Amino acid sequence: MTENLDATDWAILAELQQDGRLPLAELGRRVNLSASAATERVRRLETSGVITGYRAEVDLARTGYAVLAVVRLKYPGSRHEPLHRLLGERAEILECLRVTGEDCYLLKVAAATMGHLEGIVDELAQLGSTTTSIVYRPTLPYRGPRRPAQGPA
Amino acid sequence: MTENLDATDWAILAELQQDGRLPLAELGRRVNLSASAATERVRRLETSGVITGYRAEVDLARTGYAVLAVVRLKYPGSRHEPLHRLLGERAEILECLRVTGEDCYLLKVAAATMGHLEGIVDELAQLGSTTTSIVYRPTLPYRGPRRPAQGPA
DNA sequence: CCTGAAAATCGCAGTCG
DNA sequence: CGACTGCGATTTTCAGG
Repeated sequence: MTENLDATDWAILAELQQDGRLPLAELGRRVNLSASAATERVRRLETSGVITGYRAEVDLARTGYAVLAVVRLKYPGSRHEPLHRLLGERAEILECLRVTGEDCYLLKVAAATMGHLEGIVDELAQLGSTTTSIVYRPTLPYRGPRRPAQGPA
Repeated sequence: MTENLDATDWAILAELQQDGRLPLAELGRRVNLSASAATERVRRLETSGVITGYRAEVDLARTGYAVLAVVRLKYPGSRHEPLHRLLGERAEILECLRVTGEDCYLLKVAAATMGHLEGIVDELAQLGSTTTSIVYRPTLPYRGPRRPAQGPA
């Protein structure tokens, strides 16, 4: 499950996490590789599943989603099926993590207004008990995994 | 703060969120625009702050981070400064949301092992009381904002 | 927003260490 | 086996309509 990544692989991951559209030739320059070698490396990272895709990052507020909330969902027994149905229907649910502990799921929800959020939380509340927190702001810009200090050379 | 996005803009955002490396010429084909018009649209979305960047998505497990956890942090008064210091030092903290409610912050933490996670939680516990949940798995693949049903034509 | 050109890049050969 | 070179196709970019 865990690939062996050398320092160059980590450098490539760092560059592509910072700018996913970086041309492969420029990427090669930055990590001291020829364009074809860089291409080969990137392709290996993609096919081995280390890089799972490339995404444009979109500002929620500027696209009309002024409210971001975290909803914790707890319910007895297994109401998984109706939850999955909701995930398919409500595009406002951006993230859904199944977690250990008192709660079953942790959801990240984007809404246009507080009223909009209220409607979504109402739907979730039909499945179990919810605890909703509004996000003031994301404190960190963005971060993916980086090379561990004790990693291989 | 909120930009006016038409159907074409939303189509572009959908494509680029699904594949951030999509060539602009191909993007134009998919949304029925010439390459130059598509480029112009994308550039407008970038400069207006709707698109904040492009990121390669990296698989945590395959890069040696087998454990993903959510840590809720609560503390009295304002211990913001030491937390920000920790955010700068510990790259394992991938996300940090300041939220309303009983907890102050919600953190997403990636660790190599349970022991590794324990060390990070210990550091966080010096700031206040923590509640840690291990993530079984992300239930949703990925999602960014999409065009609302009641959006403009 | 489209057309059409030059410049850069991408992708795939074949080749070397 | 991993990395470098060369060539054709595609893309990018910028002019003008």
